[in-house]
Amino acid sequence: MGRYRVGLETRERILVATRDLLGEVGIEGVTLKAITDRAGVGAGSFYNLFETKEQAVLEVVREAIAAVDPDPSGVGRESLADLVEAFVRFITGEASGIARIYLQLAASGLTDERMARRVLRSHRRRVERFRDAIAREHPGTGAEEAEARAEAILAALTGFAITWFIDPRFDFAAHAARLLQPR
Amino acid sequence: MGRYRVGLETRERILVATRDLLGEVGIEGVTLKAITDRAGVGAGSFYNLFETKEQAVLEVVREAIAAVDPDPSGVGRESLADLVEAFVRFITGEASGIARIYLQLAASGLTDERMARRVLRSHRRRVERFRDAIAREHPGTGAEEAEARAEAILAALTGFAITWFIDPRFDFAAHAARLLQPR
DNA sequence: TTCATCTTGTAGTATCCACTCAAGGTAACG
DNA sequence: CGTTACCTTGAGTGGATACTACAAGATGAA
Repeated sequence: MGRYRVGLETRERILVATRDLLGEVGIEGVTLKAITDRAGVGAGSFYNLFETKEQAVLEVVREAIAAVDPDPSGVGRESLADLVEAFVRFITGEASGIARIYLQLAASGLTDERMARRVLRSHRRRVERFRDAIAREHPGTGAEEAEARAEAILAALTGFAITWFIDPRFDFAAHAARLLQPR
Repeated sequence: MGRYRVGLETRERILVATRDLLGEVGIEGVTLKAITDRAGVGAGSFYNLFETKEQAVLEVVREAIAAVDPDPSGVGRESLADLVEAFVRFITGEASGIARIYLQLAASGLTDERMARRVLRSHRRRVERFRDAIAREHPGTGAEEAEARAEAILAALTGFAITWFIDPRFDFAAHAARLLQPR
């Protein structure tokens, strides 16, 4: 089915509206009316461009999962501190709406098998990057030990992120920085 | 409002039905009709005994958490290991279906103000218990230091729980145990 | 300009949901 | 037994939801 230019533009507006709403009201809270109101289109337009509401939501969610991966340009050289800092920036920076979507999904949304696999894959990739950074900085560390530390740091960062979203007074950066110091 | 014995029995049947359903179909699948059908009561009975559906769900979750509490009476002798173990039991034990619901509810605090306040309050209480246990075991630790460690351990446990739900092969108990050892 | 094709808004439809209400039934107690 | 409270039923209410039908308008290739 060929698309006119106006159609593709409308599609983009709908996706932007969906992304914003997902961050604000959560996956459960997103209704068709909310999307179409915010995008400034009628329901007919929406269904001309998407099969179902779920299709639009999944398209945004896929983006969110991909966005969690830190900038790939540093692979192989980045330090653990770089990775932690990138995570903090991702959560507290401009993309925090996307981050919120990802956390919701990871913590609760995974009834969908394919999405669960996608999230797991991205988690694995992240653990590997953290693990490699640890191994580079502490060459004596065993591979298993490095991976376990990577899992622990990522888990703590995830937990901190949730706390920060729920309690804006929580000093996310400071707690994250502590993860880098020995006890 | 006094309750008759039959009323309290019906209340118990409703809670059992709710607990089973939460484990089987998740929070989305739990409808009032599903609960009342399974409990074998009419909607009117339900609302004679509970204010809202949410109340019944929250009561089930609260019960599940209380069931693993290492120090239900609040004596204050629980160790950090006890607390960590209780968390692990809650997540991986029989009530793991309910634990999933608990995580979902916590995640809904990311977008729902009312739920955020609720989650924050219980988070605070838990941090205090972890902090006090740490302070008892390491009397030299400063209050701030102990609280920061408590936050970190809880955040890591939460993160591990999420990982475990996404990846059943993840060894939650082993990773949790590592949190108790110095690096 | 023509016209097939796409786009748009609106006014639905069907379905589901939490929750209410009123009236009759039952428990507790003196 | 009589009285007061609580319990139970289930049809019904109001509101929200995703999605559709359709007529009218816009687009763009020839």
